[in-house]
Amino acid sequence: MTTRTKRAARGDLFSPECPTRRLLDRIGTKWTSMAIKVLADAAPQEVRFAELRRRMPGVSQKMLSVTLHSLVRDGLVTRRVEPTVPPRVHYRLTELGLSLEIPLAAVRAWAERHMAEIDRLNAINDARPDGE
Amino acid sequence: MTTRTKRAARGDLFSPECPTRRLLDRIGTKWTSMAIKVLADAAPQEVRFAELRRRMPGVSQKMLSVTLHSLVRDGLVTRRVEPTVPPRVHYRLTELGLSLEIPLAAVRAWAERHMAEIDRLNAINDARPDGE
DNA sequence: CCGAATCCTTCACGATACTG
DNA sequence: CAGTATCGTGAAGGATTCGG
Repeated sequence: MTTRTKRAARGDLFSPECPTRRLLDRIGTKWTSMAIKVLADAAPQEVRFAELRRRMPGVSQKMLSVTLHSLVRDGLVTRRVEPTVPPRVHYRLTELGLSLEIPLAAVRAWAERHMAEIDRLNAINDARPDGE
Repeated sequence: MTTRTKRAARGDLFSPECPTRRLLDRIGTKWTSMAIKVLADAAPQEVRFAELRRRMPGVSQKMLSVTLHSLVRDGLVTRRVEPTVPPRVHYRLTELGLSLEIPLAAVRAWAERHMAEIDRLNAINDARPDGE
């Protein structure tokens, strides 16, 4: 085990492999947090691919597929295929995925309370580029 | 006001302008959350540019500068210049920035508890590409 | 119905060099 | 010391097409 790996394993925020950075890389991708929210809202029910797509306006078929498979790989989502023709594919959050909903909900709550303020401050700073 | 703006103002997760998405775009950039953590740990003390750089191993001068100015623009960080030669520039979290530390800490805690598990699940899924 | 493959554009980020 | 300017690279993600 390398020094870097040890540091990461200890949860060292300053390692290039720090777990927080790696988590943010995941939930920072465009559709991941929305997919988790939709699946969390439906839980413990499964949701079909097409239904997910309907509940995530703007997502392309490709990106939804990529996003979901990435979540499956991470063990946050399960994927169940009904062997019919055409196939039906069902997705559901795992326990791990559901647990991620909690910090994600905190981030969402902060965003809904404060992003308008950030927009306002941005507008002010744009209008007054330097210290007035 | 457009329909889309109304939806965003209501905190509609499914608007392209949804506040959560926009917040994640910010904290998802590589150095932002680390800068906030370092500043939060130091608060209410100010931290100089060079000191921040020392506490964020791996960050380039350019990216630290870009990151900090972006945070200032958002009103999450204040910037104070001592008019000396050479100049000293001090950064500190605002109240808004400090409030963001709370959900961020929740994300960090989740990451430190669960990312190792995600790595383990990834390894398993890599070894067994399809349903075994 | 679901998803893989390909092409293309955009942008975050790093390296480097330069300035007051 | 702090910041800016420029250039190059890689990766995200959108559009489209094909497949089982």
